[in-house]
Amino acid sequence: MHDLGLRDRKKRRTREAITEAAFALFQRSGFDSVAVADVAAAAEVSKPTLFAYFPTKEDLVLRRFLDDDPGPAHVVRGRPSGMSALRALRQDFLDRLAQRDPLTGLNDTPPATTFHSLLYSTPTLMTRLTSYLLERERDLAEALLTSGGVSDAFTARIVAAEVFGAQRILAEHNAQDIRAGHSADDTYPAAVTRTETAYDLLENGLDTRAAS
Amino acid sequence: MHDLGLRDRKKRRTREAITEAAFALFQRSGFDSVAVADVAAAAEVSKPTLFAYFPTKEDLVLRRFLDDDPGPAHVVRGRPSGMSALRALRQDFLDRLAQRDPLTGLNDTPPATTFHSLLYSTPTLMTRLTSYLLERERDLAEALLTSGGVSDAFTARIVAAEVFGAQRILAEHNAQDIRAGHSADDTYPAAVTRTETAYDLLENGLDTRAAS
DNA sequence: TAGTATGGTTAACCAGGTTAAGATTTTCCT
DNA sequence: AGGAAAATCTTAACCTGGTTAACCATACTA
Repeated sequence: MHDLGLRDRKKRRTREAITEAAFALFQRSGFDSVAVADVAAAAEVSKPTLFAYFPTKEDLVLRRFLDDDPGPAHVVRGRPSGMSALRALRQDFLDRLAQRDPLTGLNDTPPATTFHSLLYSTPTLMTRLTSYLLERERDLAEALLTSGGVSDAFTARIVAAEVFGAQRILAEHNAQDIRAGHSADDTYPAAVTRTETAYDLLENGLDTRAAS
Repeated sequence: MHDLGLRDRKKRRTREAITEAAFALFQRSGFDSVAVADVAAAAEVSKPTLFAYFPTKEDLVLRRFLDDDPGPAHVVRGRPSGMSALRALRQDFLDRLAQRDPLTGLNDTPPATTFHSLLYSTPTLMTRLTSYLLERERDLAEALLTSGGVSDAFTARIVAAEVFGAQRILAEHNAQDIRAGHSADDTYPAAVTRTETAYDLLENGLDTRAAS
């Protein structure tokens, strides 16, 4: 009758203990200054157990926010008929801004802020995040192709790369505003404007000027 | 009178010995199966010396091809007056295709082919390459801003991200064709077409279709 | 030719990550 | 309820990428 057995409940608790210990330590001393052995000790777990839950040190930080993100491929596949893929992605990003999704950068509450400050101050975290995004970019390309958003595989890959490029810059810009001290509510209008600008550029063309 | 002293000549020889040893070993056994200690031994150099020349194991492979690449920022700054930044970048990529620049993926001669097969079969190499590209993307954004290609910093970052996104997909596609057994000369026309397509999408807009 | 900087070597170390063996605990079946 | 089977955890040792310190050798410079 129980949804989760005792075993799975324990696993969930251990996992949470590890991420909590990790975030606490990383926030205090910085990502690089904390050894995974310290995290394991703080979570009262052995080192191999920690690595059974999280494949790398970086995942201690990233998985917490990436795990429950369905990703843009899901958005494209689930878009209402009659809507273009690019429109659906734009709308999805705007929705996530409104919801203060940490992955848009526009979130000023503690777990997300430490996430971002760790992220943008630790190259290896940025790097690992980028790997994840590249995976999802491939998923998006496939979704574009199979759900009829685009004519051929090459165009699908290009479009997917452009969308991820834009979202990356948008998120970075938002997070930067938050880290500069602005509240999420105050930045929201500007964030929306930037999103519209970015997607307008994608839809209508970049149009750079001539040299002086 | 001598351009390089004996000391510098020795340094150049040591550096070359290291990269050559690295490429030979990596090509035979794969990047991950070879320890840097093996490379050092094969190059008849100690491990700390190796790391004095190359900051990481990945750089043993990447620096060889990245070192002499001026990067897109240079292209934008040096473009003829009257030409848009995007046009200059498109033309530069086409020029590099014609020259069979390994960084375009369109090169089927031994040092470049092993470079690509290592790259696309070794996630950590891809990852490190991406870090390099992100640096240059920032440079490009700055060049776009200061050389008047674009109106504001935000747009500059977006455009830079889009350009790098496109070039990454183009290079990957070309390298894939080469690895599939096609010669560079045979693939060249298709590579040109893809380049034009990609830059047309950037200039004129992506225009994805509605859902079915 | 003497002194100094530079680049090299050895040896030891650190941190991330893995592996094998054995102990412990939940589950599940009868 | 009892006990075999399966899953999880621990310990201890190991591997590899990368760094540090102390010391040696060689090229440059006065």
